[in-house]
Amino acid sequence: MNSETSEKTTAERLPQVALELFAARGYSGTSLADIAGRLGIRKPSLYNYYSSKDELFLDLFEKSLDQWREASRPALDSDGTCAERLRRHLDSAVGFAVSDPHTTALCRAAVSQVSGELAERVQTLIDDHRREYRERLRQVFVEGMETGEIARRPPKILVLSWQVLTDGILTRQVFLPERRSEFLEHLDDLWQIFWAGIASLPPGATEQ
Amino acid sequence: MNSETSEKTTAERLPQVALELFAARGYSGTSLADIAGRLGIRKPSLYNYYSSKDELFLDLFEKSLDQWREASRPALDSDGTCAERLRRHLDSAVGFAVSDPHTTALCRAAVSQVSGELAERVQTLIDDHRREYRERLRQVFVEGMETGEIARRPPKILVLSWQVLTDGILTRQVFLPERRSEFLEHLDDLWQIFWAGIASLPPGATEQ
DNA sequence: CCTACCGATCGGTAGG
DNA sequence: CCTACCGATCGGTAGG
Repeated sequence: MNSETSEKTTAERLPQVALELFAARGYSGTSLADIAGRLGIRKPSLYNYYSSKDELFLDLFEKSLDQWREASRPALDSDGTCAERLRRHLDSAVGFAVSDPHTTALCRAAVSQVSGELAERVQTLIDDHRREYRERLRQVFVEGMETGEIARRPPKILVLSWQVLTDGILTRQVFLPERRSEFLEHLDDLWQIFWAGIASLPPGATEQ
Repeated sequence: MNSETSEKTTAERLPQVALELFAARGYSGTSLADIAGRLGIRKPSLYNYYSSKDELFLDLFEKSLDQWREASRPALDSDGTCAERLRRHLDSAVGFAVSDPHTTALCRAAVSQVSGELAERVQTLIDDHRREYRERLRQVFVEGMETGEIARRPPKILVLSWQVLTDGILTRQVFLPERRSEFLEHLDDLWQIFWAGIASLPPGATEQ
């Protein structure tokens, strides 16, 4: 047992190294030789850990979705008002994207850069993930409307607007990583604008 | 002269075909043989039109940025209130992304999938484009604050919130093209929420 | 616009 | 975890 040493095994480094490369250069832009090179081993040795490039990528993507869920979901299930829960959820989502940019970038690569059978398997994972997330969001908004915290609107609209907000923030995180501090600094302003829009009555509605 | 026939020349079809492939499969995911195959010619014949894969991609990207600018910019320069101009701008931006999804997707691929010298040249084009766009947006918001149409806030925040809104919408357009109708249908709802948030007073401000 | 071809690299296998 | 190797494909060139 050499668990008392601080050195990581190749098995531990492989997913981390591969994640970084896929995130930075995309699926086709990353070769198995690149990955092996960074690990200090030869390409064929990778097949002791994964049976193909596709399996490696898919495993990383699956883990990425799980990490995303674990990082951002608890805030939605927490106690407090609808606003408090959504605000915490936004914090954890952006915090995760900032602290783990490779994982976020890999998810982007997965939905836009793969094709063939791999694309179908990726799509299945995404569809499940999105369905679950959309449903949970919907519940939170419905609760907010029932307690009178936010104006009554079709839940679909509220969910859509939330997804636009977070997609917009995370997209800029991925594409403009050098502006990371800008977001942490101005996240509360963005939230205030969004929440004021959400809480306000839609044009056709009548005040109670 | 055969301009009376409806058949397009290879020179005309090449950029269109290459754009579609780069948009769908990404930079590394698209080979010159793929492009030539779709055109019904052999790979080396492409070099009669472009000197390299990078030049082809960069030319398409430059054209895409120009088209984007031409499609969305006039609304910002048009007459009317700040709200009217921004609303028209949103319409033209989303309209362009819907009618020309390949162009939008190519811009995404350009910022996330290329490396080396090509990446530097892409970055220069993007930086110029963004600087110009950000400055124009800022002007529009400042005008809106001066006429009292929107609450006073640092212009930086307003520009950022706008970019988050449009990035969020366009990202979903690119990644979920099958939901295109959802956006055209609910665009006005998203606008109403955003505008209510923008027009409302920030928490610390005092009513005049 | 073509054929013929280049060296380099791709994902992956055989066999140890 | 390695060497040696596979057929296929990559971007690109020579020469017409």
